[in-house]
Amino acid sequence: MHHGVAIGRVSEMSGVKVPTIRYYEQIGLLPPAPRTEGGRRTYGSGDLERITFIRHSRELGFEIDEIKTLLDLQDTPNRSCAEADSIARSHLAEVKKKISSLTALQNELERMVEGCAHGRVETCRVIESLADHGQCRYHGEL
Amino acid sequence: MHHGVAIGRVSEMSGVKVPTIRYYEQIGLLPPAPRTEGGRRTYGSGDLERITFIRHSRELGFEIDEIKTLLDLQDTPNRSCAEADSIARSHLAEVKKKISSLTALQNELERMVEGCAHGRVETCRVIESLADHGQCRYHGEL
DNA sequence: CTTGCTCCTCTAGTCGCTAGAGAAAGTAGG
DNA sequence: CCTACTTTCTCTAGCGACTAGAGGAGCAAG
Repeated sequence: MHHGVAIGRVSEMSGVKVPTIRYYEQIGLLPPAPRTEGGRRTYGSGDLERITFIRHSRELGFEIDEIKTLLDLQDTPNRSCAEADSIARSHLAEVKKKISSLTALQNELERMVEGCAHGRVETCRVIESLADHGQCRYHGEL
Repeated sequence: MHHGVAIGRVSEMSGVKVPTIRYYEQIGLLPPAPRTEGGRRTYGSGDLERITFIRHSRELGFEIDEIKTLLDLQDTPNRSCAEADSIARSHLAEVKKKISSLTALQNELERMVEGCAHGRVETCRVIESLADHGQCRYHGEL
């Protein structure tokens, strides 16, 4: 009978690297995979789904702890999804903050490189901007 | 005579925490500060400028290695600022990429929370979106 | 049977700090 | 001068989310 696929195959299919999958198992994000006689991990389609879920969540910038909660929710579907909603919402708020912060940063950097006359460092706008916080329009975080 | 101010004072003035300043010295981003008889670090106005430069650069998202290069440039002003310009430019490119990636992410998250009917997890749009990468419009990195 | 690939465990390193322990130095008040 | 308090010192270890490497074993094809 065929029990499942090897870790390398799951890695290919999910796009998550082999050591990362093992790491996820180690920190309890994945259940311990059943092993072959020789001691190798085997995975089924449920595992692939779970790993894909994790990957997608990571790509979207969720932290491991948040993903743990999300996975717990997924495992017990007969519950209100208010928690998942609130996690996503607060994450969205963070993303919005990050975007506005980065946009301000972008403007500042553009000002810097536009002002550079490509001469000596002495008169370089880039260096100057970095040295003098006062003239900077960017005062965000991140 | 007065040699300079203490680390706590510099920390206040620069907005960089005390252990972080010591850390910067440790990794060679700051020169070893001269010490008092009792062995405490003392700083002058040049140091304050340098630390402020570092802080500003970090706020703008430059990495320590980039800041090292930038500081080296600043120390030898009689040189072309092409390098500083190129660092800033490539950093700007990264920031732009990040912004567009995060904007796509924002849209995806908005789709997720808007679709949530606040019912059971079974039918939760948020969980569903995360489980199924196929229906996701977001395929960026970060 | 041998070659070459995948897989195993384990430890240590990455980045940019941050936290804590325990001791010594400096400062203000009595 | 003594005490109490604050600041600073060094040192080690921890964070998150991996990544890299050593050294060894399993396994499939020729």
